Amino acid sequence: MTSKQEFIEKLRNSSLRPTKQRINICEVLFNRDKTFHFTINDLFNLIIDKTGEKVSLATVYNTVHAFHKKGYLKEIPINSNQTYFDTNVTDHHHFFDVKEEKLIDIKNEDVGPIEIQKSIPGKKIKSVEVLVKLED
Amino acid sequence: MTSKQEFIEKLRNSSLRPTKQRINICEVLFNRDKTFHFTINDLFNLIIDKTGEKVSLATVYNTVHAFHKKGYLKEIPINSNQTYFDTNVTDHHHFFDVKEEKLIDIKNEDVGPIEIQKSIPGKKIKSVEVLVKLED
DNA sequence: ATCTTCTTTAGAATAATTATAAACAACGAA
DNA sequence: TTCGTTGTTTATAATTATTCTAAAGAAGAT
Ligand SMILES: [Mn+2]
Ligand SMILES: [Mn+2]
Ligand SMILES: [Zn+2]
Ligand SMILES: [Zn+2]
Repeated sequence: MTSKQEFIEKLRNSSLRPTKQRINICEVLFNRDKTFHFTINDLFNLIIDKTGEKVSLATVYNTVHAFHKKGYLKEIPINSNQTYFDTNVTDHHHFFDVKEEKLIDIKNEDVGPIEIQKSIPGKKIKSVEVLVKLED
Repeated sequence: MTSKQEFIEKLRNSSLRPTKQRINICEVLFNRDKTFHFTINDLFNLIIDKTGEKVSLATVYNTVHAFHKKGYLKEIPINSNQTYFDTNVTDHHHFFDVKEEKLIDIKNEDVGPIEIQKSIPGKKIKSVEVLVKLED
């Protein structure tokens, strides 16, 4: 059980005032055991389901982007009509079940070090992510 | 120099009749030495530039999707407001220069075998792709 | 309590993609 | 070739995720 104080801290660190709406967003995002992969729309519906309170879609978008910018959320690179985010901000990789449209974590140690034997002058590596598409 | 007959063959294989518009699309897509990474909008503008003839956006979308379905084009998984495609349909990976919004190929042998030490029951691996984000 | 600054929200705007349906072109049989 | 059929192009509308706007409301400081 994550405490409300932690949510307030996360919000403050993201330069956001701790409002009722934003705390509700945090409840759904961070009060969990396992990693959470979601689209904005998933999140929006879950907030209503879990907290019983309404939040505007704009607030969800704004808050998610602030958390993403601060590093409390990760954006997962897949082609979909909606953007996927992840509460697991550690270095890791993903399965994407194409049929179910669902993401599954792959721990870094389950892939092993990835050595990129090529470099681009003047550029440095920001991230290395593996996406494994799954089919039946 | 790729021949027009090859374009016609590609179109037929994709269950498309070889029309003037589609041949023009093929000219821009396949008449090249190096791999070509593009968005639909890139392609649309290049067709007008290179062939001097107009094509409707809908035709570009439809033709690209048919080629993609047939396997003549690859879709590159990155989060962008536009979808990126690739004429290199071999197994390979990418740098993505975030600032320039440009994709660069990484040959398979420049990454080495990627061993996924995890599996999902009832699912098999369809593809494994590495995306390396670059910054200055 | 009051003032200032930030926030929420409904609704409008934007932009990529997809759908529609009428005019048009490719094809194959006669 | 001509004709009939089937597939195609295109302008335009529809859809949909995301962002913007501006007015009303809440938080924080003094
Ligand atoms: Mn973002
Ligand atoms: Mn596609
Ligand atoms: Zn994850
Ligand atoms: Zn490529």
